[in-house]
Amino acid sequence: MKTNEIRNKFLKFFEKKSHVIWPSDSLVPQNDPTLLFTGAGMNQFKDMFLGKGNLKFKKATTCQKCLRTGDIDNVGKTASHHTFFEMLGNFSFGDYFKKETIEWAWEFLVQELKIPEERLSVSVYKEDQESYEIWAKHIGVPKPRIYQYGEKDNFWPANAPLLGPNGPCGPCSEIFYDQGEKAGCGRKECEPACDCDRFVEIWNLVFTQYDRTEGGKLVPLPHKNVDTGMGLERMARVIQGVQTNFDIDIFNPIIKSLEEITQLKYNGQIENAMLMRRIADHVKACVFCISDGVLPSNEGRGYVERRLLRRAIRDGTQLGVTDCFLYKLVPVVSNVMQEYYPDIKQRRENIARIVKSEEEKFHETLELGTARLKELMDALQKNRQKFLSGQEAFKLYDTYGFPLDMTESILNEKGFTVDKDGFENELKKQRLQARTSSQMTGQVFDTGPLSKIKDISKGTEFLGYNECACEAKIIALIQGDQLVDKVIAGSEITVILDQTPFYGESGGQIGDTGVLESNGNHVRITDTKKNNDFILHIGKVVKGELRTGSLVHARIDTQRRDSIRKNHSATHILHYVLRKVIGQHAEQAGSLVTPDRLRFDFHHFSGLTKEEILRIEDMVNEIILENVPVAVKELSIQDARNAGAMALFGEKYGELVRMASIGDFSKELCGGTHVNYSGEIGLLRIIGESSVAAGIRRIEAMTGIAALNRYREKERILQEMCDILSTSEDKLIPKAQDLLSELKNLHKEIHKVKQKEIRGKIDSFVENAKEVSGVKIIARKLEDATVDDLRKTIDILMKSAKEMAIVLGTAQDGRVTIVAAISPGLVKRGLHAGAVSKEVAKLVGGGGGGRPDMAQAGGQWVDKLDEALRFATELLSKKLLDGVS
RNA sequence: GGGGACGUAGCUCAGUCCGGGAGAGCGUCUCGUUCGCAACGAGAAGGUCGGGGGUUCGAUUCCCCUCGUCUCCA
Repeated sequence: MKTNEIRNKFLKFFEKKSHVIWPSDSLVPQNDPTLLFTGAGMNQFKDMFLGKGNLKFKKATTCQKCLRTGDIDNVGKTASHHTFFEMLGNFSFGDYFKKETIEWAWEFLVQELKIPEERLSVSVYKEDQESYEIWAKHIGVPKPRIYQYGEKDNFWPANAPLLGPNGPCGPCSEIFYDQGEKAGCGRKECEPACDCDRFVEIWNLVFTQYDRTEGGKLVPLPHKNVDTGMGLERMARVIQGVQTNFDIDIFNPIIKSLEEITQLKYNGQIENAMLMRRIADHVKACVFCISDGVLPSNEGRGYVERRLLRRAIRDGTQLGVTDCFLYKLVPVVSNVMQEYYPDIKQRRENIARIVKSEEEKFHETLELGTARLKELMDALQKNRQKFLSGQEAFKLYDTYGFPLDMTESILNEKGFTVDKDGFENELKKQRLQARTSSQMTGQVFDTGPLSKIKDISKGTEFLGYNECACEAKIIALIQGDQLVDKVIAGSEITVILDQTPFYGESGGQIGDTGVLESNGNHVRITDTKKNNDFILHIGKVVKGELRTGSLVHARIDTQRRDSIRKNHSATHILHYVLRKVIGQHAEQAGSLVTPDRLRFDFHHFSGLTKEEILRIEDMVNEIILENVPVAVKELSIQDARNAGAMALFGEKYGELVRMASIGDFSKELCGGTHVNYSGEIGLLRIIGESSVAAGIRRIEAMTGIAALNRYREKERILQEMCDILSTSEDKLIPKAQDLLSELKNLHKEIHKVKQKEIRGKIDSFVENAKEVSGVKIIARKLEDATVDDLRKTIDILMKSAKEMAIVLGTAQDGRVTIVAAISPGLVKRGLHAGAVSKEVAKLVGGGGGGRPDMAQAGGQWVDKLDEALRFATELLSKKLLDGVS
C-alpha cells in the first residue's frame, strides 16, 4: 500500500465517522509567536481544546505537515527519525472520548490497513483504568499485550503532572506494531518500552482531560478532548514491510536520484546510507519550508532552514559531490509529494532556484574557511607546532561556519591534529551562555489577555468591505498587557469591538486609522492590528473615558483608506503584469500596502533592466486606463482554485475564501480592500527596484495623487535648478557640466597660485631661519592654508638644509592648526615633534601629538598663534642648546 | 533570545592593535607600442572609510548606539 493511499484511507475513514477533513496548517504557525515551526497536528486547534475556538465542528481529521529539529542528530541513523514528517490525526473538541477513539483506532488498523491483530500491542497510563478496561474488555486485546506505564511514557505533555507546564494535559494510550523477535534485542521479556527496534510506536491517542494548575494539581476539564497522532512515514514503513522509513515509496525516488548523483550504491547498512537518508530528509524539509514562505536567512526560521540545507550539502561532500546538487532533488521531491501538495509542484522551479543559490553561498563560506585554515597551518608550520588549539578550531566553526570534521581532515592530510576536547569545551561554554540567557517560556497554551477575551467572544466581525462607519460594542479594553474595565483621557489603549469598519493589518495591507466616539468621549485610533479572529484598535483616549460594554461610533479615515485601496488593487495588477513580463515564476514573496506607497517583493534571480521596468509600468497603466471592474466574491477554496486564482506562498486559507479579480486579468485570493474600477487608481509609477534576499527582488511604487505629487515635486526641483543656474530645462545638463569643469579648473588654478605663493615664502623662511648649533629652526605662520598646504611646505623646506626643526601654523575658520617636523638626525638625538607640538599647542588652547619626525596639533585661540610660534622658536633653541641627546 | 566576525574605490582586499598624509591588485577611461588581437608601457578618473552620537586640538582607527551581511548556540 502506497503512502498516499494510507493518507487518503485515514482521512476518508474519519470522514465516514463524521469528522471534517481539515487542511494542514502551514509549517509557519499562524498567530503563534511561541513556536518556530508547526510540530504537531493539534497546534492549530489549541483554542478549540480550550473551548475558545470558533470552528463550527467538534470532530476533525488532518494530515499535518510537521517540522521538528529536536532529534536532528538521530536523523538518518535510526529507522524513523525525521525533521520533516506528516502526522495523521483525529480530534475531538468536547465530543467523543476514550471509547470511540480506541474503537476507531483499532478498526482502522485491523480492518482498513489489515494489520494482523497479534502484531499489535498497546500501552496505557498506569492510573488510567478506564482506557485499560476498554482495551481489555471492549476490544479484547489479550492482557499480556496491554502495558501500563508511568507519566514519562503515557502522559502528555510528558511528565506534566510533576514538571508542568500548566494547562491542558492528560493520559495517553499508545499502539505498537511488533516487528518480531528478530528485529530487536532478542530478549524474551522485550516489551514496547524497550530501547530496541522490535516494537514500533505507530499511534498515540491523547486524552486531554485535565487542566494542570500551579503546584501540579490536575483539575478535570469541563469538556474533554481527544488528540491523536500517527506518523505517516512510520505507518507506511510498517505496512510496506521495509526496514526504515527511508525505504518507503515516497523516499525511494529521492534515494535513487542520490545514487545517480553520487555514483554510489545505497546500502542500508553502511555509513554512506546514513548520509543519503539524512540528505533525503533535509532536502524534503527544506522544500516544504520554502513552499511555506520560509527563505534561508541568518535568523529564526530561516536560519533553521539554512542549517538543514548546509548539513545536507556537507553530507553530499562526504559522499564525494563537490558541485551543487541539492537543487536537482527538488523536482524529485515535488514529484512524490505532488498528489497531496500541488503547491509544491507549481513552485518547484522557484524552490530549486532558492536551494541552488543557498548551495552556492555555502560553497563560498567553505572556501573562505579553507583559506583561513591554510593561514593557521602556515603559522603552525612556522612555529614548528603540530596541534591546532581548540579555541582556534572553535573560532573557525563559530565565526566562519567551518565544520570541525572538515578542519580535522584537512589538518590530518598535512600531518597536523586538532585539540578536540578544547573545541568541545568552547562549545559547552557557548551553550551554557545561550541557555542561561534564553527567554523561551515552554508555555504550550497562551495565557495572555487575549486568551481571556476568547472566553467571552469568538472574534470581531469586520464590516469594512462595505462600511466606513458603524455602531459597535466594546468587548474588551487592554492597557499594557492587562484587561481593564475603564480607561480615562490620556491613556494609550487597545480596544476590541464586537464589529468594526477598521481593517486590521494583514495580507500586507496596513491597518486603518480613525476615531471611536460616544457622547463626549473621543478616542483616536492610530493603528489597527489583527490577532486570530480579533481586530485590535490601538490608540489614545483624547477626551472622556471608555468602559467595557458601552457603545461607540467607530469611523475610519476614509481618505486614507481610499489611498490604501488604490495601492492594494495596483499591487494585484503589478503582480499580474510582472509574471507576464518576466515569467510565471515571479510570484509574490511579500507585500506592504500603505496609503503613501506600495512595496512588492517577488521571486526573481536577477535585477530588472530599465526596459523591463518601463514595460511593467506601461502595462500596469494600460490596465488602469482600461477602467476594468474589480470584483470581490466569496467562494470555496476549491472553486477559487478551479477559477485559476493565485494563492500565496505560505498562506493558509480556510474553506471559504475571498477572491479579487481585476477585469479578466488578475485573480488572487485576498482578504484586503479594493477599488471598484481599475481607473480609480489613476496612475502608477515605479519609484525603485532593489534586492531583498537571494532570489527575491523588490519593487516600490506610488499611485494616484501621491504619484502625481511626487512628480510635481521633481518638476519643482528641476525648475528651481534652472532658476538658480539661470538657464532653461533643455540647457540644464550642459550648463551644469560646464560649471563643474570650470569649478575644477578654478580649483587647480587656486592650487597653483598657492603653491607659487608658498614657494615665494619658502626662500624668505629659509633666509630668516634662526640657526642654533648648525640646526635651522623655522617657526612661521602661513595665511589661509590647509593642513595639506602646511605639510607640503614642510616637505619642501626640509630639502633646504640637512638638520632642521620646523613648526608651521595657520589660522582658519577660527581654529589654529600647527604642524611640526624634525629632521632624522635630530630625531636620533632625542628631539620629538610630537612633544614639541604638544607644548606649543598649549598656548593656543589645544593639544597635539604625533610621530617623532612629524606631528600635528590644533587649538582654538587664533590670536595667540604668533605668540605660540615665537615660543616654539625659543623652545627648540633651548632644547638644542641644552643638548637633547 | 544570547555570542563572535565583517562593512574602506566598480570588484577582491590591505591599513585599524599603538589616533595625526586613504592605499594595492583587478576593472574602467586616455595616450603610446602593435598590421590586428592578446600582452606590455605611461597617465587619469573613481572614496560621506555602512549610518548616527561621544571622547579628542584632531577619528577610517578608541567608546556607545544603529543598520546590513556572515556565522555559532538556544
